[in-house]
Amino acid sequence: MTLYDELVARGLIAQVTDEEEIKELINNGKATFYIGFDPTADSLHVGHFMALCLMKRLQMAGNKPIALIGGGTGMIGDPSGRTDMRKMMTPETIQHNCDCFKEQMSKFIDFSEGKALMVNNADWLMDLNYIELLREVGAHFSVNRMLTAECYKQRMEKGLSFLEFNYMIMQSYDFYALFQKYGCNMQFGGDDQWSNMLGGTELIRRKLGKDAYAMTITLLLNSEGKKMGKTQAGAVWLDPKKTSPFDFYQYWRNVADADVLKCIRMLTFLPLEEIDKMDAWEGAQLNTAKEILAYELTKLVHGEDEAVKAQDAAKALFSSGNAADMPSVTLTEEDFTDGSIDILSLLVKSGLTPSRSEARRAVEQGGVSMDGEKVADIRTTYDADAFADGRVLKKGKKNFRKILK
RNA sequence: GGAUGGAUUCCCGAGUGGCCAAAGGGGGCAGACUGUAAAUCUGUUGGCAACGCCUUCGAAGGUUCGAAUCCUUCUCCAUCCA
Repeated sequence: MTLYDELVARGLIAQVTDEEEIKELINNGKATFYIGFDPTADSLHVGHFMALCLMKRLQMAGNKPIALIGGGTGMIGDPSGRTDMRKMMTPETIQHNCDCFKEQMSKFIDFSEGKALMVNNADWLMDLNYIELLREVGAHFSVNRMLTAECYKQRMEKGLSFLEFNYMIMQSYDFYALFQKYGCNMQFGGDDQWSNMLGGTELIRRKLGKDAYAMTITLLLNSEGKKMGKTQAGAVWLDPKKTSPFDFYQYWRNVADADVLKCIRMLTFLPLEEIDKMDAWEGAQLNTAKEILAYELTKLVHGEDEAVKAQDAAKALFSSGNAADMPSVTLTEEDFTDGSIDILSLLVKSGLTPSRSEARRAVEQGGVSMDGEKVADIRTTYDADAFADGRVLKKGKKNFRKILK
């Protein structure tokens, strides 16, 4: 099976500019392609993960990836897919975020011996001269055309600043710059980037009379049509300090039935034949599929050791309610008054609830247990030495914390 | 630059002098049911040393026994006119 066919079978491809040409390029390792990452946070998250996977897949087939960090475009903010303007970031924050991205990506993509490149568009965008840019690039864009782009259409109602309106031009310029500098002939991106990407291929055609290609990746949506990788607490990060491997594992372990197979297909590197077999699974059997999904992804992001630990911890917790490797909290002397601590403080200290009020509610509603025994009274207290061997505090069905002293 | 309308708790959105920690919905959390799923039902949803106290209705002042509500100034947003 060719690479392109595999991408199609996995449901990764959303739109392409020239299917035949792109097949020819990527199947034979002749593509130098780039994917842009906006440095909006100090860690990559699940939303970027698909792009990373795709880069890896293409790299394995001999194509050359360029990871473009949007140090320059980050100063503007992409209006695609958002209904309000993005908060402006300081140049320092952007720089910090770029550095973090770099570090995380290098764990994923092989940057050795020129097999891949990492560039920052601040390098060329920051030096642009306004008048020159208008003459060189601005002349090639039709405002009428731009306004018909889907990403702007949505913003016509809420308001779109000139600043954000220029995002497409900047992104197009990136492609143009990379094409000239590195012979980058293809751009990948999320499906919401389609119009911005077309801007680039068009600019290259008009300025240089050459062809470049664009392909978008299907956005990973759940069965409710929302972007995956978001939780109440925010994004699911790839940085273990921001989202622990255990939480990362749990996120995938808990995806909806309707989404498991899609996720396995799109995100893991399991052979398609194997995945096709899982297609027949139903009902409770899907739990196995969820375990596979969670394990595979944790392994990809955090390594095999962490994946095994997370899986063992999860299995143990949900069967016996105790496990060797589980999120833990160590109490210090200051946490105790007169040698004991009450259940509400314990819940707050462990991070299971944000406030004592919420802790109180959880207990009153019968949602808290210690070592498997329901805590009935909010005035329950525990002696310091009771935690010598560690005890398991549980809030709700899925929140465990081992309390140590 | 002018006119008008607006800013309420995580989000949407009621409230236009005391009965307001503020209706309703969404979301979240907890319980029941289950498969660590979905759907459904129930409870809950500012904080605290908790029949009370403190902070919160864009910001700062003021009127009043009492202000999310009235007045003044300011900031921001939307629509229309230029």
